Amino acid sequence: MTPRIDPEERREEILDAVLRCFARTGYNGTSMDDVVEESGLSKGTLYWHFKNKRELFMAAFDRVMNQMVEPFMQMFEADVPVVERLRLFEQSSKILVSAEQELSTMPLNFLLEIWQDEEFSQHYLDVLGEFANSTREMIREGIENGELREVDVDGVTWGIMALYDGIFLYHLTGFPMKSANVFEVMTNVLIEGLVRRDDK
Amino acid sequence: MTPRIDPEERREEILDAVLRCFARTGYNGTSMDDVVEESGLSKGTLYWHFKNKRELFMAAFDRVMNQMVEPFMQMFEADVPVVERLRLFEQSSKILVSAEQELSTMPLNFLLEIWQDEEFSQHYLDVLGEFANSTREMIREGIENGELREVDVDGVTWGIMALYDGIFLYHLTGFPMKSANVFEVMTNVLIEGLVRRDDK
Amino acid sequence: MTPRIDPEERREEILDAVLRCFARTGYNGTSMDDVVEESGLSKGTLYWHFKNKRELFMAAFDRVMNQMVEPFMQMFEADVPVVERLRLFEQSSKILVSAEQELSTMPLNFLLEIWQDEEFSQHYLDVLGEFANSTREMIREGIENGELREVDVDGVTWGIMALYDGIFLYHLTGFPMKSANVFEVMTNVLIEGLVRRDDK
Amino acid sequence: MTPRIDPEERREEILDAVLRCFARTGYNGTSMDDVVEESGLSKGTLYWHFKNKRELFMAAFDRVMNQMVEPFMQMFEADVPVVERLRLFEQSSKILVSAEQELSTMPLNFLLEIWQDEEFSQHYLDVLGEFANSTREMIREGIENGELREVDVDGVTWGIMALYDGIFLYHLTGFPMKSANVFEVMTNVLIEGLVRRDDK
DNA sequence: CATGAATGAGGTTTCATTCAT
DNA sequence: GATGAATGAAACCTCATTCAT
Repeated sequence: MTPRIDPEERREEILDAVLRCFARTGYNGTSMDDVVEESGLSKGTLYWHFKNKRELFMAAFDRVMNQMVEPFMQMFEADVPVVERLRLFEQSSKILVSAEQELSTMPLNFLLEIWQDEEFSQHYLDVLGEFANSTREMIREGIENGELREVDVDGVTWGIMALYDGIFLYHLTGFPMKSANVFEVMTNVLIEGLVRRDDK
Repeated sequence: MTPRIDPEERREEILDAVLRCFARTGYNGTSMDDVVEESGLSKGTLYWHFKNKRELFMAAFDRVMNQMVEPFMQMFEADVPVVERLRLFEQSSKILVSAEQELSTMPLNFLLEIWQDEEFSQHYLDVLGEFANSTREMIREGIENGELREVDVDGVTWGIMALYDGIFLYHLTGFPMKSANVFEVMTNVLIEGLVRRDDK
Repeated sequence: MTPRIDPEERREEILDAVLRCFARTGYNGTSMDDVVEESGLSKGTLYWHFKNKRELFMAAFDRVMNQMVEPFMQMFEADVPVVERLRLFEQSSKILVSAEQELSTMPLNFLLEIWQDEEFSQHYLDVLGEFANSTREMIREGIENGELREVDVDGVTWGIMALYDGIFLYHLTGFPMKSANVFEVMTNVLIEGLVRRDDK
Repeated sequence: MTPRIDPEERREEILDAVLRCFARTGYNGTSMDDVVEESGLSKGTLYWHFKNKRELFMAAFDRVMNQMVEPFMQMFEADVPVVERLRLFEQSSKILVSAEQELSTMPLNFLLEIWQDEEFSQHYLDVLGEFANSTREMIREGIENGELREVDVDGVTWGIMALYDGIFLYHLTGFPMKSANVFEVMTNVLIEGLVRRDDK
């Protein structure tokens, strides 16, 4: 038998294996047997720690999502002008792109493979919704203190998120582009397109 | 049994059914039996007209993709200033969003469900690559004739595409936003962020 | 491939195999793989003809049940005094006992293995209910024409059925008794216990 | 963790849980995990007290069987005419029917769920065999002292048992009949069918 | 005595694909 | 061209049993 270890540790061990599998072949492309092989554990053990395949992958998703969202969340609380905070988006995004494959590949891949799954979809919306709230607040603040033009707050909020997620998606798809560069250039365009211009 | 009809017509009939299935349940969620039921044809017939499931869905994808890309392609050739052409992006995008569900749901959904499929992935890259070329040319033209700032052409090119695809993705995901509004606002931000400012 | 045969014939072929398996090891003791082996067909074929294991066994049950109930049903319509008809129970029962193993083993075995299955249970109740109706009618007729004592019709009806099913059950359980003899003796006791006695 | 308690007490505790599980879902429908949950004990504890699932359920069966057989056994020893003793069958049977669900559901259900189990089958036969012996003795006595007709002793013995078990089975199956009434009526029919009539 | 994580064989079901008719 | 029965590998999941702690 495998030597007994802390259940929580075992869970993490399993999630590690899941992430590796998923990065390689995605949700539908990964069988529980694949996870068995990758983890070196038995099928029964997987099902002892997780109810079923979906729960397993949702747990993996959560872990990655939290890791990825964190730098952005910190950014929202930086005590600098809104424009500077926007510029931090660039850095946070670059982190994602440079992060280890298995981490970065997960989230969108995940989102889209489970496209049809109602419950999962809702869960994802919740996470992103929170993110949207923070962004919205930041934009509003920027407008109020005169840093930004008087744009439609909600439109810009979702637009910014879509922009960065879009670039990230393209990155993951393997398009022949320099991802870090695209993040940089577009962050600049975004800021230029949002700042208030006194001369007008 | 079934009266013989023109093979080309039969193919279209099948693709129609495939698209309906796909819009409902995606690639992995659609079995060949589902297509059989939806089309009212037999399994053998499907396999007579298409080599296998992948070919079948790739054909369906191509048909939709062409339909969706067309308005954008026309836009590239409009005989108006670059800035105006950029503004046309907004309109073309809105068409997508308002199009019939089954058409609009396809492409990203598709792309991501077959994520792992080497051959398909390449195919998709080719289509998008062509699109990128047109965009790149347009940006270059804008810079050369002084309409736009001197930005990194390649970065902006992929950035623009990522932005619109990103919004489209969010739209499909069902985020609680006014998609048409987001397209409009972000097109504006994009242009404001790209145009040359004489006063500088 | 197996040469193509009539679907109806194939269904019967499968049911034959199922009955053989079931007679040997019961419902829970029979795996679909067992049926595969016994039938010489593939698993896919089983599932092509029957939705799932339960449907498969329910179909098998129906076939046997009909075969077994038939002689009794004919008996109900015999144009002889009620007492004579009751005596025919004995003969019909003996047929069951002497019938080929696979036929006779089925029904109770069936009933009891699927004990918990709501839908199946109802189905069985329906079949037996019909049987009860015929019995009840017969008893009533016997009382009215003075052949039988004035007993509680419903109680006797279910009692008779329980008696014969009970003996049949004991037979199947393999108790060390001469089943045919028990049927004979008890039929006699039953009739003696039911007939009207003028001298009273 | 759990305070040590008397092993015998612990066994009873487990059997109680088993019986509750069994009454709900039967042998095959009850997993050891179900028993774990129902008992509030651990898997290891169950296996410490019982060799395996079969032993566990056999022990539960024995306990119930003894409880159920007891009133009948007492009846055999009643110091009254055989006909009166037969009439006591009715009362004993009614007890079964009115007993708590979990107790009454067991025996036949049990018998038939483990139908295929050689060892268990034998065990059951032994218990019933003993019962048969007592019945046989009673019938023989009745014939000898002139209370009963000269019937085939063995046939009647098994017939009586089959009758009561049959009614009990029907009761458990949930047939739409008044069980107590059926017991009453059939006991009467049985006695009427067995008693010697001087007028002959 | 007690625990509960670990095991892995075996269960049911799905589904892309083939091919005799 | 068209049909649909047949195939069988592979998917997800269950569960009786073991054993280190």
